[in-house]
Amino acid sequence: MRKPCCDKESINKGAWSKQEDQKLIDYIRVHGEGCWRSIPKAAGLHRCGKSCRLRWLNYLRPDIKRGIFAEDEEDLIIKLHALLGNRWSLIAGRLPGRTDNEVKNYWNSHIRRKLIKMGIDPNNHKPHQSFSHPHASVEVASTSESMSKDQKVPFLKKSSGDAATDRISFTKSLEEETAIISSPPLNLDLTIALPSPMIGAAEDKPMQNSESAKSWDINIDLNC
DNA sequence: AAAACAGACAACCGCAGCATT
DNA sequence: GAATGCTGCGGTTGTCTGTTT
Repeated sequence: MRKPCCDKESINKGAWSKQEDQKLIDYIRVHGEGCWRSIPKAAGLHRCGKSCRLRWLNYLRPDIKRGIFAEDEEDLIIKLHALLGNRWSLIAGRLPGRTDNEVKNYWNSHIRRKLIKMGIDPNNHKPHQSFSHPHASVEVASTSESMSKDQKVPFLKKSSGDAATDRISFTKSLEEETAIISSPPLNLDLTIALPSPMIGAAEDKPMQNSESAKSWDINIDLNC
């Protein structure tokens, strides 16, 4: 049996106090991120390492952008969701200063509702059967509900090792395969490619960890 | 003014994937 | 190759706040 990630008896739960926040900020300023399991003890916090990580990533990080989402950010979330499904971390990665939790919450509380009101099923970005939206007539090929985790974005998983083939342009296929999901219809150009340092290293070394594998360049041109 | 309700957001939980032993 | 440990992700829940009745 695996040990629990922390001693549940002696850890705090719930909202973070100002003092706890400050302790965590001070510690990470000096020692940097990483080794979350040891951070609570080292920083003098009675918190689970996971909780520290979440608090830092979603709230305390200095580069976090807070406040309401701009219209173009919302558009981008909708388009990326149509393409990637509920891959919040990937989506958030394309929105500077936004966290996956924030994007997920915004989706669930705002965008979902909005799409439903427009007569669009937020799960598959298709028009509801009972309601046909004039601009939501194209089907999305790869969305979350109908596919397994691996099937959702197969092009993100596989690397041929060839930089030229790994930089895939979806410009044409996107027009064919993905939905035009908002009104008025948008022309969406999207490119997904290995991040530049990976291209050179791809032939020699496998990826070091799952996160590096997820750090793909996704370039999107929105021609509205 | 108070209760009920809805929306927004922070935080927790369980699981999966990868690395290490 | 199996067992274990750590990290990150996505789903879900809890709580706070604002609005309506």
